Order: sequence, then C-alpha cells, then structure tokens
Amino acid sequence: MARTAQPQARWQRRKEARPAELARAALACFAERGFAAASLDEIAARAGVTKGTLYLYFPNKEALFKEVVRQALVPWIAAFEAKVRASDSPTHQLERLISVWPEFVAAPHLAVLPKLMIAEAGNFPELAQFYLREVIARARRLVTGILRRGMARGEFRRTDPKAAFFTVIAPLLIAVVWRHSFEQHDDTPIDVASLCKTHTAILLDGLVARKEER
Amino acid sequence: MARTAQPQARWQRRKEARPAELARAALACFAERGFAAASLDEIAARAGVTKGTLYLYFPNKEALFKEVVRQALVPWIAAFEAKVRASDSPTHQLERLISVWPEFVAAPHLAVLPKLMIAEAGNFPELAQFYLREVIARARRLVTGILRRGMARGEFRRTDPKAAFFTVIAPLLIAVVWRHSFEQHDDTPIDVASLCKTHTAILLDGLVARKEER
Amino acid sequence: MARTAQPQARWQRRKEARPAELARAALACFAERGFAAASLDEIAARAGVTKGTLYLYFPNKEALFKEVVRQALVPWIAAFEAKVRASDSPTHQLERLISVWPEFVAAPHLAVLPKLMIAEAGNFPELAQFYLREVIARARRLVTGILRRGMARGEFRRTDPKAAFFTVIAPLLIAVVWRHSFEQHDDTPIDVASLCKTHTAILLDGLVARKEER
Amino acid sequence: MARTAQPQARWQRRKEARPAELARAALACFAERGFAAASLDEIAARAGVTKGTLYLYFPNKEALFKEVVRQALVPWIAAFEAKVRASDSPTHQLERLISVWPEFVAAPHLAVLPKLMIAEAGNFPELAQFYLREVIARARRLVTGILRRGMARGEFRRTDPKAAFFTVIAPLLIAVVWRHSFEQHDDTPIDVASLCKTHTAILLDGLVARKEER
DNA sequence: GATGAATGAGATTTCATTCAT
DNA sequence: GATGAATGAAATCTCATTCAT
Repeated sequence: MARTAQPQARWQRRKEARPAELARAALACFAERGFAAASLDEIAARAGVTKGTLYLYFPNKEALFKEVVRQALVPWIAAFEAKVRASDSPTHQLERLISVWPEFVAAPHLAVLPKLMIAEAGNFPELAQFYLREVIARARRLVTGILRRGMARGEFRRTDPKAAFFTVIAPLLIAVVWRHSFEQHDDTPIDVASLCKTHTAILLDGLVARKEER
Repeated sequence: MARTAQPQARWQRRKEARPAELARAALACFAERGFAAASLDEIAARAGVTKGTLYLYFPNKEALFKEVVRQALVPWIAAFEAKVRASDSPTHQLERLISVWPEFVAAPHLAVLPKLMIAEAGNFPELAQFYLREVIARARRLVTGILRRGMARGEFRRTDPKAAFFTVIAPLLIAVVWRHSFEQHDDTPIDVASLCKTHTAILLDGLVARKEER
Repeated sequence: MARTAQPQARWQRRKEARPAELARAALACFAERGFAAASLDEIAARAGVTKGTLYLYFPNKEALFKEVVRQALVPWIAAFEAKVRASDSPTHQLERLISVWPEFVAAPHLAVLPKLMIAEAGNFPELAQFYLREVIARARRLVTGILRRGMARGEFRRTDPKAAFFTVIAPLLIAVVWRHSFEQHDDTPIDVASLCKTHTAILLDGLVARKEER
Repeated sequence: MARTAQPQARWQRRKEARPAELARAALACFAERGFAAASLDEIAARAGVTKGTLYLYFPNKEALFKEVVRQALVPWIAAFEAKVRASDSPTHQLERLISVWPEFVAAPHLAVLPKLMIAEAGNFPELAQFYLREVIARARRLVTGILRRGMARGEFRRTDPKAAFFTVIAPLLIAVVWRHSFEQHDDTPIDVASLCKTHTAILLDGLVARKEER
C-alpha cells in the first residue's frame, strides 16, 4: 500500500491566506495593547502560527506594525468619501455622513484604527504623516468642503470651517475610540446610533431652544 | 560665617518634595514615550535619583502611573467644577467650561494624559476604572447636570444628555489628543482658542443659519 | 563521507532531554547553596544554556524548584513502596525498608532535598504541601500500614502507629540531613549502613536486655 | 512655663533592652525564613526599630546571624544536661531525657534552633562547628554515656552507642523541626507528648511482641 | 514554507548597606 | 542613640530576534 506523494498540502493550502491572517491578528493585538505591549507570541498565536513565521513575512516588529496599519488605512478613506456624494444639499450631506458612522463603528477592522493611530502616532512619525495625509486631510477636505458650500449657499451660518471640522467629527471619533478603550470597563455601553442622532441635532440646530424653527 | 564648600553630598533628603518630583518626572517620561516604553531608569535619572528610590515611594511602575494620573488630573476636574459653580445660567456655564480648556491644553505634559489613557486603558483595567470613575464620570455628571438644568429651565432644547455629553466634550478632547499625536506632523497647528470659540458657537446655536436670532 | 568540521553551532535543540538536564543542574545548585542563594544564572550556566532557556521550561524559579523535588523524590518513594510489597512479614518489611536507605543517602545531590525542604517549607507553602502530600504522607501510609498489619497479626506490640512512624523514620532522616549539614565539620563521618543496622535492631527488639529472645 | 530638661528619656528607657529585643526578633525571622530570605526590614520591624538601628549593634547581616544564633545556643546545652542527672539507672535516665523534651519543644526561643542550624550549617561553617562542639557533641556524650553504662551493667543490650544515639535522639529532633517547618501546612498537628511516650516504649522494648516481659 | 528551541539584551524589582540628620 | 531616605548591585523575568531542522 504505497503512500501516494502528497504535494505538501499542509502548507500550500494556506499559503495565500497567510499574510491576511497575520495582518488581521496583528492589527487586533496592536489595537488592544498598543505597539509596545503587544507581543509577537500573542500575535502569532492569534493567527494560528508560530513566532518564527512572522519573520518570513516581516523583517521585524516595527515593520510588521507599519505595514499592517498602513494597509488597513486604505479602506477607511474610500468608504468614507463614497457615502457623502449621494446628496447635494450640504445639510443632507452632513446628516448622511454622520448617519453612516454606526456602520464604521461596527466593522471590527476599521473601528480599531483611530485608537491605534492616536496611541502610536507619536512613536511612528511616518505612519502619522501617512494617516494625516491619506485619512485626516481628506476627511477635512470633505467636511470643510461641505461647510463652505453650505455657507456660500447661505444654508450654514459663517464659522471657521477648519475649527468647525472638529465639532463635526470629534464626537464620532470619540465614539469609536471609546469602544476600544473604556467601554469594557464601564457599566453602561454607549448607544452609537442615539449618539449620532443627538449629535446631528445639536450640530445643525444647537442646544439653545427657540420659539420659531427654521 | 561663610558657607564652607559642601563636599558634594551623595544625595539629599527630600522626604516631602520627593513624591511630587518623581511624579513630575514620570509624567514627562510617560508623556514622551508612553507607559511601556518609558523606563524606570529614565524616570529616575530625570528626577535625579536612582531606580531604587522610586520604590521607596511607589510599589511598582503601574502604581506610579496611577499616581501620576491622579495627581495630574484630579485638580483639573475640580477646577472645571469650580468654574461651573461660579455661574448660574446653564448657557454661561457651558461657555465658561469650554473657555478654561485652552489653559488645560497648555499645561505642560498634562494634556498627554487623555491620549495615554486611551492607549493604555486596555492594559490596565484598574487604572481605566479609576480614570472612568474619577475623571470621566465626574466630567459627565458636570456636563449632564448643566444640560438637564438648561432643559428644565426651558433654556436648552430637549436632547439625551448622555449623548449630548459627547458632542460637548469630544471636540475639546480631540484637540488635546491632536496636540500630542498629529500636530507635529501637520503643517498648520490648530488654534485651540479659536477652536473653542467656534465650538461654543455651534454647540449653542447650531450650524444652520436663521433669519431671527435669539 | 567524512564529517566536516562543524562551525560550532551556537546551540543545539534538545527538546526532550532539556527538562531533565535543567532539573539536574538546578538540583545541584539548590543542593549546594539553598533555594534563595542559588541563582538562575548559575543554574543556567551549569546546564550549559542561558537564563532565558530556563523560562522555556519552567514559569519561574519556584516552579523549577518544585519540579526538581518532584522528579527527584517521587521515584524514590515508589521504590520504597515496591521494596515493601516484595515481602509479606511486617518485620521483614521494616527491615527491607530501612535497608534501602543507604542507597538513597548515596544518590548524588538527592539526599539534600529533605534538608532543603525543612529549610524552605516556611517560604513556599504550596511546595510544602506538595511535599507533605507526595512524600511524607505516602511514607507515613507505608510505615503505618506495616505497623498496623504487624499489630493485627500479633507480630508487633500495640502502639500509636502515627507516633511510632517518627521513631521508625526520624533516625534515617537525620542521617541524610546530617550528611549535608554537619558531617563535613565533624571528625568522624557516620557509617549509614551501621546506623541502619543498629536502628533496625533497636526498633525491633528495644534497648533493654532480656534473658530469652524471640 | 519653662520646659524642664528631659534627660532624653525616649531612648534611654530602652537602651539596655535593645540588644535582647533585636536578637529575639532576628532569631525568629531567621528561623522562619532562613538566613537568605529573612530581610533586615522585617527583623527591624519585628523588633520595633528601623533598619539603621541594626547596624548600630551588628556590622552586617551575617554577623547579626552568627551572633544571635551563637548566643541562643548556650542555654540549650546546660538545660539539656541538667535534666539527666537526677537519676542513676540508665533506663530511667533515658526515660527522663525524653520526657522533658516537650518542654523544649514548647519554648519558642529554643525550639527554633535545630531547624535553623540544619538549614544553615552548610553556609556557616564556624557556626556549624560551634553547634557541633557545644551542643551535638555534648548531647552525644550524654547519651552514649548512658548507653555505655547501661550495657556495662547488663541493663541494655550491646549495640554501637554512636549509632544508637541517632535512634534515641532523632525522633525528638524531628518533632521540633516539624513544628517549625511542616506543622503549619499539615491538617493534624503532632502530639509531642504522645510521640515521646511511644518513642520511649519502642526504644526500650522494641516493636516486636513477646510472651514474657522483663 | 514553517517551526520552535535558544538566545541575550534589557526590563522591573529587591534589599543589604550607608550616612546626613 | 536612632532614624529613614537614598543607594547600587544583583536578582528574577520578558521578549524580539535568530537559526537548525
């Protein structure tokens, strides 16, 4: 009973899947613990391989971090911009931008990045610049564009668009960050949908009550 | 009676001054490198003592970190609370609350703490809970209190106070975080004062333009 | 095909052999210096590995110690039990039990363990309980079992078996302990074989002389 | 209201008591943990002084250990020998020697020494020699003397007195040692009185049953 | 391609000892 | 005489990285 030559199926089966698996595991670990506290042992274990294997794909821990984060950043931007185009009214565009946020928060691979970037930007300048250029700057252009158009059309009150950008975006950002830092230690989880609804309302009409509405 | 040359004492007794000095040095190191990357050697050196001395005052690195956070942040929360108590009108209270922020952002090293907490919450559950309890919860009580009173008095429109808390606070928080993660890589630094002004305006009156003002 | 000169491998893989080698080296160090004074550096050096390697096999120094005790002593207890099972007469069983002792005393490093356990029981409660459970209790069961059977058969006089256990075992124990504490400072070394012979004689027939022998 | 000059009563009151207090505390710590694991902090705390004070009385840890142990050894011997003189019959002398043992076991400062000496003899040769000379050798002379006289009078069977010494003394020794090493980890404490009674019985008459008694 | 045993530098932590007060 | 803050050397332990298999 001759044992037919197995074309080393054990490894081949996974060969193409590997890099993506490693990236997913690494991203999750880095996001949970930060760069320094994430151990290669843990990343490897989570990816179902051994530590040595990581070094087949990445020259060292820092390169692994940068590569994995850089790759994960790309989807963020496109997804982000696409959502806004569907409308023409600046008000509706803002509403829409905020209303898709809960989707982002729920997507595990995307939601993890802002916290990670906030935590590690100081230690990884190139990465920070990349994030700044490819994510933040584009988001800023998107939002300030909406605001400027709204002001030009008389739909929005005059404000400094660059400053207003923070008021528009920050609560959304904090929501994702919260998810991955404090929520597990808090007793009451935040309701992202409700948060977005309230944020939209305040953003557009303010906190102050008025007799007559627009 | 001229002061004779002191044969350089190997060390000096600084019983009361020490803990604060150590905490200050530690804060600076944690701010620069993050919790994990800050070494006790470096902290000790910056404080002008040896590693062993750190252990006279703190049982371990984590306790040192916790103490640093406590000493640095709690006074600020108190300051914010005091600022709010000084006024009676909810609208003015919000305005004042936001107006102290630039001072907070400018305090040396202090403003890194929110970023540090975001980064390390996952690694130090106890610290995260402490921060939640002593900082976030107090801030939340402060803001939701203002909002509720405003609504009760008919001064503010009805919203979910817990959700609105994020819209009030998040832009401020992002401003501090920005300082220590992306600002150095961006070409135009943010102007915190202007940001606070814009934020207050939008927060109170919204983005949408109206014929008649309050 | 001559074996070419090996460019001295930095290290070798010894997966299966390692734990036993490490335990052996550790036993020697613990025996010479005691638990606290034995340094991991020294143990590693003696085993021909680096400190880090120890942690591949044992989570910490205490676990290493525990493993050393377990590996070294448990086989001996089993040997004693086997020796006893080989006979049927309680008297012979006691004789045989004692007659193996010189071998135990002569086994290299092994005989320090009782002394080490006496010295460290206070510092390692868990280890003390392990030793009590796996070594002392088994020895006690073995001896009291023999005594009880002897009494039941009328071969031995009635005594409290748990108290008699001490009279049976203590001189043997003291002999090993002596070896590693006082013998080197005494002028005349003890002759374990003779000691065992005398002990057996007294144990069975007492010191007091009689007209008629059994 | 002039404050009368207090002749620094605070320290003077204790001046003479100090050394004894220190010695007591040190002995207890060393006995509990062994030389290496006993910390000067703990000893000082137990004595109600600070670490620095220890260095007023002893040049270093090793000297403290040796001095304290050496001083504690002296009472052992005298107390031990005095008990035996009261009788003339070797059998009674042995009985008496064993019967006073429970007193030793109960005396905290004495009972602690055998364990300590067993544990540290290897690391402190001079101390071991002192103990050997002043305690063990004298005890050996005492016991072998009794045995030899008993044999000469035909009261005891002929045995090697030096070997028999172990059978006589070991169970007693083990009882004290047990007290300070394993008893706290065992569920059933040993009953020293019962142990001594049983030991006497076996020692004199052996385990083996006989028709006619002496 | 994958493994995982081994490394070794560096981290935190401990503690006997010193010395200004 | 007593203190206790400070030291500094050495201990245990961790972990990114290497490399024989």
